[in-house]
Amino acid sequence: MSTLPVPAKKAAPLRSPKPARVARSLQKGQQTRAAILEAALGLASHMGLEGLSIGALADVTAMSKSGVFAHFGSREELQIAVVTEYHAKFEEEVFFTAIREPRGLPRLRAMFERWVRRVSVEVDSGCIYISGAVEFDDRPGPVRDALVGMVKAWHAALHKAIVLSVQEGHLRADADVDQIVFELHGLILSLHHDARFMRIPGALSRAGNGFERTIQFYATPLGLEVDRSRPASKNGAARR
Amino acid sequence: MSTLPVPAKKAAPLRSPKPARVARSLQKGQQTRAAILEAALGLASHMGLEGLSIGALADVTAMSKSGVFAHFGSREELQIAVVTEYHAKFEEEVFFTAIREPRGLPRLRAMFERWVRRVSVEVDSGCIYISGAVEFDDRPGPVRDALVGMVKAWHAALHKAIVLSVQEGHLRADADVDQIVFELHGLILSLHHDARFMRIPGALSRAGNGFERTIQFYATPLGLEVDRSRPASKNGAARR
DNA sequence: TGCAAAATAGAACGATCGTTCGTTTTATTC
DNA sequence: GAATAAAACGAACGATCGTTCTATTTTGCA
Repeated sequence: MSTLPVPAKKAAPLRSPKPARVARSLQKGQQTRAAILEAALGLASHMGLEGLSIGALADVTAMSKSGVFAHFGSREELQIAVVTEYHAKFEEEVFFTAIREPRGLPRLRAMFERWVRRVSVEVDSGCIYISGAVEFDDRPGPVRDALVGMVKAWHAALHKAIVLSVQEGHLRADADVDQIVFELHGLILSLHHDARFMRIPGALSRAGNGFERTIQFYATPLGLEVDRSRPASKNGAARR
Repeated sequence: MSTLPVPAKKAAPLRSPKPARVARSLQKGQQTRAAILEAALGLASHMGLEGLSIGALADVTAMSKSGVFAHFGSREELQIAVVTEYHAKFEEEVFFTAIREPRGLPRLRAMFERWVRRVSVEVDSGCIYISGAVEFDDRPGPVRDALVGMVKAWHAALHKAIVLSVQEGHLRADADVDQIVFELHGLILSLHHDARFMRIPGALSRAGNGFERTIQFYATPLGLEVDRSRPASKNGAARR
């Protein structure tokens, strides 16, 4: 519960098939492996998981191709490692900091805001969840499975936060939870599309506006209408 | 006005640089070119514009690589031809049929519904706009320019339909038009993501629900609240 | 300090990619 | 049907890809 219940493929998949002696301190190897992984994460953010090549990775890390290769055993396992690493960073930056907020709407809002921030930290650093979803939507295999599992885990976390918001009385009792997840994810996807592909400057505040408007809709108690006389652009206007 | 004002790169870019004699009837060449293009469209829907290879295209069309190649001059021009062809089909299936509906909300709703249908006609046929946006969001060049131009054209068409809805009194006078475009596009992107990548069955009705809810919000006259006591899932009820 | 194991380098492989070139087949026109 | 242009082929090129293999360097431990 404290961590997203991803299908959990051993956070650190040791490469050696038969460790004759139990390697205890494992220093240099895992150290450069981590450095390679970080470089791979940066490369994959730019060129996608499919655009990530071992040769380019060797250039960036000033190593030989075979040196890089040996740390992962195959390109596919490298891609899985990148996805797993991205998930860990996402968990850390978005989930673990938002979970500290009080349950209900504050926590949900924190999750969305940090999600937005994560998707658009740098103009030129794409979201691997999103690019991976497009690259692997028609390509079965372990990489796709890993991606789906992680997105499902994040969806489940959102689902839970919304349910708690209902229980706290911040959202309507009959609110369609999965529908809200669907719409919030759509706002993020639209943000990613407009900001990164279309280079539209106002996309960031659009996502915030959309969130507030959606919440406002589902927050209204049955038969009791809230004042919506202000234009929707008002409340989220000041942001950037 | 009758057609989406895309940057318009001559619908049929004749390959020959200097046609000594004006080829009048041009039969066989353009015919097989069209056949190749259709096959390329199908391939690109599955594997993306970057996954589209001339070798695979030659296999599908039972031609030689060089035979296929000669019709386009370069891979990049082939990609542009595919994007242009996709745009023409999109225009035909979505825009031209929806524009016949009466201006205002009926037309906007028709545009969205046909958009949804287009994105999820076949389970295994992705949208080239969406996959292209991810593949080329960090890769400048004529292919990216073509994609951006076409999406902009579609956004402009949506913008206009929404403005007309405001003028017809179907939407609030102070509705943020670009915000609505942003949110509707988000619903489509979420649909594509959930249906094609996550394989979630209920995604199609989710998009419809989201549209009705969004319209309902922006349709409300200032200070005059509509009855929202029914759950939002009512109108698109036949989910699944 | 010496030795075994881990880590890295380097070269080469087969495959595939887009592209070029010269030839041959097919289509069009007189 | 012959002349001419368009279309398609087939082979090859250079580049890059992931991967394998062996040799060399570096590291960790007794």
